[in-house]
Amino acid sequence: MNTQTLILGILNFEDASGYEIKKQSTDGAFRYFVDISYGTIYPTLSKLEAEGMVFGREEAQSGKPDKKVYSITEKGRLEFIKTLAQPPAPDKFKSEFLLVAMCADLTSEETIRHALDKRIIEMEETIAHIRELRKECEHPATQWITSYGLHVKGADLDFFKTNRDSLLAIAKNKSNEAQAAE
Amino acid sequence: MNTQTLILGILNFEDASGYEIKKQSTDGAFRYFVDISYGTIYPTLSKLEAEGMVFGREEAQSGKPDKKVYSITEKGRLEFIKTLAQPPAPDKFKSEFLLVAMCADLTSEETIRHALDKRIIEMEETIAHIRELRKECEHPATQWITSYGLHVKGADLDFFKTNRDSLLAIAKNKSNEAQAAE
DNA sequence: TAGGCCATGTAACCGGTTACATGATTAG
DNA sequence: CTAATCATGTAACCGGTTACATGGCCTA
Repeated sequence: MNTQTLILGILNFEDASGYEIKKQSTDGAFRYFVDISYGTIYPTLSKLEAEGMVFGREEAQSGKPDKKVYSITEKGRLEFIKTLAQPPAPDKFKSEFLLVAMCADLTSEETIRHALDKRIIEMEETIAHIRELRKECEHPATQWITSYGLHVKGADLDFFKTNRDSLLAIAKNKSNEAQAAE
Repeated sequence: MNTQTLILGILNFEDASGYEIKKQSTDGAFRYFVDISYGTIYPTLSKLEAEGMVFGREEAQSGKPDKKVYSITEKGRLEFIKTLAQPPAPDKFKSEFLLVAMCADLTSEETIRHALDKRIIEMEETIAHIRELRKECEHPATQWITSYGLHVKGADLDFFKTNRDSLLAIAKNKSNEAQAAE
């Protein structure tokens, strides 16, 4: 999924400036699909405007810098819908934590405990965030995907809470060997 | 997580040629952490060898091209363990499907049904694959992460099977409008 | 008065992919 | 005879990030 489509997707929900798009993709609902940086957003927005997919208007603000708010055009909306119709690529999932866990017997119990606890906290934060999104937005499709998120992340957290100790035990068995390597 | 660490991680489990590393990262257990291409593997292997992290030996094979099998060195192993001790980055998850689902009301029921069914099939394949991995390998930490995978992916599939129709209904409501846009 | 937020934008860089070159062997 | 699998490697390209430039306002 390229940046263009994502920006079109965000603008399809509401008008936004480059700065607001960044926030949406970092803190908003879209953070589960993307995380794009200013270095991509601004040039893409210009390109999109040149192609007639979006149009921007300067907006003066009191006490804040001016901002350029973009809206999606009918052409852009059609383009976005066309992209949506194409079969989506399989989910991408990458976890450094899982690699550490798979190598639990190479490291110290402490390393694993830190990694484990960090991940549990992150998962709890994610769940809290999804719950926030759910409250804020009554849009049915958004409700559906937040239900999904809550279900899956709940199962995830559940596993970690009940199986924390068994992974710790794997690390513990070789803690002396790992210590010797330091 | 960079390619270097991943290759070190794979070689820590067993010696392998560039070709075999690619297979591990595409079809093996490591596919859930990475997917690296030849264009990265071979240069990285050379670099790693120059740094003394791995060493390769030419191996002649009957009826097949020669291959260069790499092993991790003690220096490489120490380096890998050091990387493991650093707090792992949060999991990365990106789903094109979720974007399509979130925009269900913009597309046709057919588009959503295709996307939904494709994802269910992919999830079933993933679960079957993890079960394979579980059978093949008795390494405790690997057993732990495959248990995790089975738990989470099971919950995922479960949600999709029970909530398939409700997403379909969201798409259906606006199917005529979406058709007009084609 | 320092730091954080608002706000836009560019240039350099980089990690990684795609596509190609090469070639033997085996299975259908 | 064709396609797939085994096997290594490079050059061109590209999508995206990092770091920087710029500057006003508000809060602690």
